[in-house]
Amino acid sequence: MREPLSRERVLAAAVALADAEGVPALTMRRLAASLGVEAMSLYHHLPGKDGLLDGLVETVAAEVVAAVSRDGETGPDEDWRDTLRRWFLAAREVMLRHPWAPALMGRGKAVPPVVYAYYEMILGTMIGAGFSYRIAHRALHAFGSMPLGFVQELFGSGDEGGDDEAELAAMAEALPHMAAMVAAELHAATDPTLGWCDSQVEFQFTLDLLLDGLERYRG
Amino acid sequence: MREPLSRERVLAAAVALADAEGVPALTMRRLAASLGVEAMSLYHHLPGKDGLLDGLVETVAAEVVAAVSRDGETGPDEDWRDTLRRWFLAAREVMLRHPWAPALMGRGKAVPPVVYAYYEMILGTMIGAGFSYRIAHRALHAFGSMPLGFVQELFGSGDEGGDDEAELAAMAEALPHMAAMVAAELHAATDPTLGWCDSQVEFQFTLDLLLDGLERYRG
DNA sequence: GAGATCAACCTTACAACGTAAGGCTCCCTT
DNA sequence: AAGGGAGCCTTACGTTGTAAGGTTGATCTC
Repeated sequence: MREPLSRERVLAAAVALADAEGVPALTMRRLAASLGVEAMSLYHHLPGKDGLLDGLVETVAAEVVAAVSRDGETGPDEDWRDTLRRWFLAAREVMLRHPWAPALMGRGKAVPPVVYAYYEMILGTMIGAGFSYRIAHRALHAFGSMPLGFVQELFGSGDEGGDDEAELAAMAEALPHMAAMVAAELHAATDPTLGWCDSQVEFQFTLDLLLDGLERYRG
Repeated sequence: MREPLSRERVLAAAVALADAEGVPALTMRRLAASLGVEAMSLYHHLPGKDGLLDGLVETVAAEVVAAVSRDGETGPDEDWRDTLRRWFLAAREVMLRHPWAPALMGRGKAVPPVVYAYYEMILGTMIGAGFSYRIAHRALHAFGSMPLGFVQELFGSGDEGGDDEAELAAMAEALPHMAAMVAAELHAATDPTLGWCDSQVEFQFTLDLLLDGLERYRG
């Protein structure tokens, strides 16, 4: 006498499972079990595993767009950079809750329709600020994944403990600049928010670098 | 009486197989068959499937670093931007030959040692040009995957033919700026070199945006 | 109200995957 | 000559996604 499944319920459970135990744990059987159901029952609501992952991407993208929309439209006299920065930072807060999402979004599938609407907002802001379509287009590419709140972290934190002294000594010899940089910063271990060393300040630095760089192409 | 396997031979065959048929076709059995051998024999030279993928990443990274090194060191009076641009563009040529590599590099594993040496080169160039370690560090993050020759393309080309007219008409209504941009550019279909719309000019535009933006922090 | 229909869910089964365990066959060493 | 190990193979197991078809209960039709 339980209430029936639905695409939405399945996707919500999948997001919860991925948040809790990671994407590798997201198998059809495990997901079904978390819904008190057998694996094959999911196929009445989703086209298969790949469609499930597509649905996850769509769900997270929708969450991002919802957060951005909630964050507010472009103010009439607001600098276009402030608008985009607000949006991208709002998006980032969502992505920090779903660290597995970036990997799923880079699978080379189609753009979810919500994202189109989001790009339209960005484009509208830039065109409204006086950019040409050509530059706005290039800006979209230059932003890459920042509109969705993350930057691609290529490599994870590999070591995570070991012979720190011997290792750093060897590193200082072969890679003097790297060693000096690590010594000068040493923040890599303090706030690894979204993967390797991707802290809020680095995100904002890159963001402002792009926004301020684009400003020169305006008008 | 065939010559024995080796880690290098296996990895070379794996790269060839991935180039030819894509990463999903890269199974242990298929890879072994392409070497005239049984699947389990590979385990004498590699620790397992995951180690194989790590080896692939390492191989491609090494190829990138070799291409960059071949491209030339920093000239004595050369602008730091020109040096990095040369390197990143040389890296890009390598990555265009292995379109599957970016996805493998984003799996959150450790940085291959060759990449450390490469980062050291970049860092040396920037420090030599007068940057602080702090800014150079942020620059490395801002570059993201550009040192390795690619930008993260989140979504692939989804449509690929269909009802172009009806689709564009509907798009023009709901997404006027997007439609206008597509109409103004219409190059998305002409040169999809590395995924969705990532042409050489967009890569260079983003690159110069970052390099010129960083220039202001120098000295 | 009886019979048909259909969606939702389950059961069974299969091919393909990664890989653990152990066997065979040489060649090299002592 | 005897031992041993490197290199490759055989077999087998658990897990995965999913095709095929069965069961059940609610809804609709006559």
